Amino acid sequence: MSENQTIYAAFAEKLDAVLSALEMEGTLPPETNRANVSVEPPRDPSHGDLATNAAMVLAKQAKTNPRALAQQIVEHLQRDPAITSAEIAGPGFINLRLASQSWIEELSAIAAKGDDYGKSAVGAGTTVNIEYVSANPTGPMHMGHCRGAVVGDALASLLEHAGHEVTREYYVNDAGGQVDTLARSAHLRYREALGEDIGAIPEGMYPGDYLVPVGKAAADEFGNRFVSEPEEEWLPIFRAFAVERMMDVIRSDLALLGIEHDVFASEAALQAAKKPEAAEAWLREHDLVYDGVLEKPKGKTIEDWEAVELPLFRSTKFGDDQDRPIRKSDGKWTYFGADLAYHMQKAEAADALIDIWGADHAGTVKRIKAAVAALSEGQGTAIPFDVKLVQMVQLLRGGEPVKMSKRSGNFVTIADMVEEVGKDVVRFTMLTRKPEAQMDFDFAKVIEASKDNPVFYVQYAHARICSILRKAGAENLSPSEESLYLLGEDELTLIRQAAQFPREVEAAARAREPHRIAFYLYDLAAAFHAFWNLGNDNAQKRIIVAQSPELSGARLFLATQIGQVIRNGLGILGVEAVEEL
RNA sequence: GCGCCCGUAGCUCAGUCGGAUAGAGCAUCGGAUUCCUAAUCCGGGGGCCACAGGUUCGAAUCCUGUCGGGCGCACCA
Repeated sequence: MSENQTIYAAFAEKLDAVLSALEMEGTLPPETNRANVSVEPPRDPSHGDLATNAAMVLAKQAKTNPRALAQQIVEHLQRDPAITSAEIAGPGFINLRLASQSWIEELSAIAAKGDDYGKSAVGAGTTVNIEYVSANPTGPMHMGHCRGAVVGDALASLLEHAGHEVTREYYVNDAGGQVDTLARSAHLRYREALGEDIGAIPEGMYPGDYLVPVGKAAADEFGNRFVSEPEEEWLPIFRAFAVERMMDVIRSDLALLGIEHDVFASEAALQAAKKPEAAEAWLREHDLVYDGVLEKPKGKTIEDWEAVELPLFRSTKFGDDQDRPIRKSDGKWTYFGADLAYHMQKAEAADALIDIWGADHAGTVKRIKAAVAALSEGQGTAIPFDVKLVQMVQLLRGGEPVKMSKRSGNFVTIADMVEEVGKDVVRFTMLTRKPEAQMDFDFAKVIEASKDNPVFYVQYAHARICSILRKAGAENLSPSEESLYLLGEDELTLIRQAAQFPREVEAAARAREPHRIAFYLYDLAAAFHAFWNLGNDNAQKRIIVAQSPELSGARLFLATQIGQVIRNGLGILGVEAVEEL
């Protein structure tokens, strides 16, 4: 086995060699198409350690029936001493059993690789930029941002484990009209901090208390310099000041979830650098932007709608319903106009881009994908670009929907959430379902049932392992690689489960689905708990067996490696591997 | 009206590039603790994989249509 190879890949190579041999013999035609051949652990463990569909997939090409071809393959495979049995089953599956030595070696491999076990090189040499969260800098983070934040962060770690170089990026929307509102709201709080009675917060301003400290900070910074100045004097200053403060709040909210971005990209800076102008010029040159009139929107009535000529991007050429404006009628950039330039900026430093968006932005996916495709292909390098939509989380408390409105200042913040249930529970809960399905998050249930939360189940397995190692230490026993041959079928079952970890990481990374790791860890923890409980019925099956330091050493070594795999997996998810519960 | 996502056990959800008898947790019923952490384990009951066609050696999985739920359809962000 080579350095970074999984046990499954190793046997896939052996099978490949057999198929090549059969081509040489003429049983198979030369250059058979093996694209659909797989080597996988069968779902039902009684079928063996590995199964391949090779005979069924290739029978047609070989102009024979699957079971006959399987027989040929089996004869070759049986010559391998690492394969103790090769059987044909059902319509032509080949089930393999591996010598226990193969599994024992895998256990040693876990120990040798340690924290690197599960890492892979499939993504080596590719830089991936993943943009996630990107919440508007107008207030603290609320629960609506949480799922995308956690999924994006776990995906970033997952891709790192697969060998990619990853940039975690946050796009700060500090150029739009909502920042004016923020600045005015902050100015109001500033006057309040200087002793003015501001009364009720007027309609159209952000009423949240989180702006009170911003007002105080502004009072400390500026004194009464901007109290009675005209708005145009202070607005730009308050914009920058308030955004800076809000980003501090957001960064500390993200830190509560264990999230840290590498790059915070400012929309205002992008515009100051004239990036959108450059993109527009290029698009006009290639007839992808033209001046035209928007159609009246369908399915929604707008009272003051009127036809205006605007610069439009030809997104209909790429399957969108409508061409999309890149500038507003006042000449300023639309969100989309700036966003396409922003994606070009990201593409300059990465080989692939991923955006994590909330499902409420699904309608804008086509246009941005179209723009990135047009710009990156046009400029010579097609950049793979994936937008992952994270579906809405319905927040409940005891079955009743929790109303959230940023405008009224009434929303559940991430800080509240983490304080109530803890970072690990929030992260694991968000990661134990696929992101494209909607989910309910019921505070009452999560808190009440926190002891049944799967995250504790996994952490408990890790804590138990730590506990047994502490206990062993007290009895002068320690994990030992010397006598692993003493391990039997119960232990091998556990090793087989652990050995799937690298495969799971690769598959999850390829599919860009971090939730698979969470489910895998649950299964691994279940296998360990089951193994542990064997000792309840039969003292000979405990990890520490008083009469045999050798067997104890081997089992402690096994437990240590299971702990290692759980730790590595939880590391991808950003969940703590606690040593005690 | 159009676009995107979802529909699997009473509930919450997994299900590998299409693979063998569709799996977990919760709930329910029955068991396991003088003994390494019972926040654990073992077992029972519970299924028209929304529905109807199609593709093929084989479909929960792929394609088409229907029904149901969510999100979106502004020069907002």
